[in-house]
Amino acid sequence: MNPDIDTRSRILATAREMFHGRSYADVGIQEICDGARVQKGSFYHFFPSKRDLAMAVIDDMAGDWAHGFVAEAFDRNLLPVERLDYMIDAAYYWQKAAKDIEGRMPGCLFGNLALEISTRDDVMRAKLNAVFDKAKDKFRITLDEAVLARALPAMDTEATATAMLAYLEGIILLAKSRNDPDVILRLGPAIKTLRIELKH
Amino acid sequence: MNPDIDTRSRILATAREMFHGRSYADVGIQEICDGARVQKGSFYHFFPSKRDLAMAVIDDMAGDWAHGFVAEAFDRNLLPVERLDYMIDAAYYWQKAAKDIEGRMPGCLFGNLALEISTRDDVMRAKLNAVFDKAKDKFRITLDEAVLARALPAMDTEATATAMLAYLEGIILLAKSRNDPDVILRLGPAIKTLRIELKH
DNA sequence: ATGATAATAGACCGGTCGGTCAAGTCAAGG
DNA sequence: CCTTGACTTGACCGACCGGTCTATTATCAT
Repeated sequence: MNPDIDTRSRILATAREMFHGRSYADVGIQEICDGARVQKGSFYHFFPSKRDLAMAVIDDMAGDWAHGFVAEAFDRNLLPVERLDYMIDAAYYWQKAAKDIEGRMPGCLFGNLALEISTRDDVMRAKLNAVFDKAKDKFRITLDEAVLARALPAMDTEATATAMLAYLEGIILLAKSRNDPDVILRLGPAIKTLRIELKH
Repeated sequence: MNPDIDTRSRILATAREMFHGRSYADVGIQEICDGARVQKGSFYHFFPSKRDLAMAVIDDMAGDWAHGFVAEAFDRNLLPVERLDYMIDAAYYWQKAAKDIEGRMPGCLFGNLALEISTRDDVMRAKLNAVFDKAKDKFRITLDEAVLARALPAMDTEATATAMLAYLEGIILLAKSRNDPDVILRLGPAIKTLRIELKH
């Protein structure tokens, strides 16, 4: 195993977990180094700054996310409605598992970072927007398909997809605040009731 | 004018603005003191710790909020649907005004703080939950009234009200990430399409 | 006027922050 | 064997963190 990649990915994984469970500002580089069993010098060999590390963490998580349960949820073999249900379920089980282990619901890393730093760092904000955009597109494609198959009436699929993403982030926010993953289960299914009409 | 209250409220107002526009961790006490033209000794005369200040800020904002546009939006003389529209409009204009002045959308202070600290401070988390609960109750009362007047079909008003609050927080989150208040205007009206049926 | 108390001033504390740097280890290529 | 360059080590930096402390000033009831 290449020790370069190993060290780098160890830093990345540790930082990701810590940023997700706490916050960007609350986690120090020394703490990340301790957690990853790495010295400061090695850290700065791989990452020019804490900020660059955070951006790498976003990329890393976005990659895992896109190839993980988002890919599963938006499987084209599933019916559109099933995809939405799958997405909600996946969010629930993920948060539930995290809470069972850590005792706390970490929420959505992207949402957390967006609220913490988007007023101070336009580059990271743009990065997070790209992630949100990708997720929105998954919703939109699903809706387009459903409309085309006459499973749903005509609507503004772009706006409705964005609304669904917002709702998903909103229920995760509220669930995190209550530290109760069940909130996702109870509120989640209503994502299917959201609809924004085409403007005419 | 009583100098006690004046100093205290100056600290409070400065901290509130800074916490809202940036984050809890990113704003230091020295910076707050400078902004409020107060010395550190005075600060610690009025607030035992930064954490206590933050809790006072939450109370302060919650008070202004409840007696301000939330009270206006949920005016019982308005039709239920009008109240929801008013709430969305108010959120939009507030964020728009803030962006026009500061260049950045601060988002919702409660949502921001909830995501930043609810994994680390259960007392503050409870305080934020209380604020969210009050907002949810405003929605629920509105829905109950609408259902009673046969303006809306029977539904789980408690769950739907929570869903509406989540959606509101979600669109503010997304709008903040895009630094674009218009997102609130475009997605907001769909809050009226949310519905969670009574379980039977 | 005096004594008690509230408020202000600002130096100071240990600790931690993100980040730098010189010195060294080590494996691959010539 | 020697050089090169990626990687690691850990001491070190100034700045700033939240918070403490002593001294001083302003306010007020007696």
